[in-house]
Amino acid sequence: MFDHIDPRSPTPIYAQIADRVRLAVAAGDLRSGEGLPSVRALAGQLRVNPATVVQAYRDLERDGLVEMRQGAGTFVAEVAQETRARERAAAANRFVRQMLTEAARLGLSPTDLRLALERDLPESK
Amino acid sequence: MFDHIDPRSPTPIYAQIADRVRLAVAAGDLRSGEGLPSVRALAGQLRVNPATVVQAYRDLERDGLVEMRQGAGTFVAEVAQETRARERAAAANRFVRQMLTEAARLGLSPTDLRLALERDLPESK
DNA sequence: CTTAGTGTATGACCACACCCATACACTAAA
DNA sequence: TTTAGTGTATGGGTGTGGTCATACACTAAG
Repeated sequence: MFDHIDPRSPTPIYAQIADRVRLAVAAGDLRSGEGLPSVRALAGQLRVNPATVVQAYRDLERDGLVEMRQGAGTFVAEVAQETRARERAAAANRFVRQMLTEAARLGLSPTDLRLALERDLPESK
Repeated sequence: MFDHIDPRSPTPIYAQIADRVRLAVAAGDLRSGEGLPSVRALAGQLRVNPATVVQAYRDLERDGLVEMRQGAGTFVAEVAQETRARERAAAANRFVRQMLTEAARLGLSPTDLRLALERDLPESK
C-alpha cells in the first residue's frame, strides 16, 4: 500500500503518505478502527525519518480521518465512516472555490472551465 | 489598474502583478502591441523593487503574453489576440485535468465535484 | 514491575522562493 | 552624438517549508 514513494517529487513526502491513506479510506480499503502502520515501522519501510511520517499522520488527524493514541498507535477514526459524506461535501466546496480563483488568475472564464469540464466529467446532466 | 497590491498576501507580489496583466489581456483592456508600464515606473508606483516587476513580466513573456524589448519597453504580444481563444481552451483543459487528479488525491469523487460546481458556476445548463 | 513498542517534542540543517540592491547593456528621441 | 529611458544580469538577504536527528513520555503486554 505504501510502495512507490518518490523522494524527488515536487509533492512533499508527508503529503504523498497522507494522500495514500486518504485514498485508502475513501475507497474502503481502510475501515474505522483499523490500525495504521506505526510511525517507526512506516518510516523504516520508506527509508524516511519518523518525524516525516508523523507530519503525515498529524495532517490526517487534523482532518479527522485518523486518531493518534500515544503509546498505542494510530487508527482510522470511528466518525470518519459516518461523517465522510458531509466532510467530503465541505472539502469539495473549498476545493472548487480555490479552483475558481486559480482559474481567474490564469484569465480563464467560467465558460472556458465549463467547456473543459463537460468534456472530462462523465454524465454531464 | 495596478492598485491594491498586497505585500503581505500569501500570493507573491510578482504573481499579483502578472495576474493583473493576464486578466487585463483576457478582458481586452490591454490590446496587442499596447505598452505596459516600464519596469521602473511600475516598481516606483507599487513601492517595490524593479526586479520584482521584471519577474512578473518574464513570467508573462514565458507564457507568450507579452514581449520585452531591451531599450524599448514591454508590450502585449501580437499573437496573443488571435490565438487567445485556442490557447485558453488548451489551458482550461490542462487545468481541469490537473484539478481532477488533485481532487482524486483528496478522495473526492467526480460527483462531489459536480455538486459543488453547480453551486458556484453560474448558468449551469 | 519491566520492557518493547507506541506517539511527542525540540531543535537543527538544507533547499528554495521571494524580494531586494546595484551595476550593466541597449534603444530611440533630441 | 548625447542622454534619458528602457530591459538585463548578478549576487545577496530573509523567511519558510521539508526533512532529519535525538531525546522524551506514555501504554500495554508479559
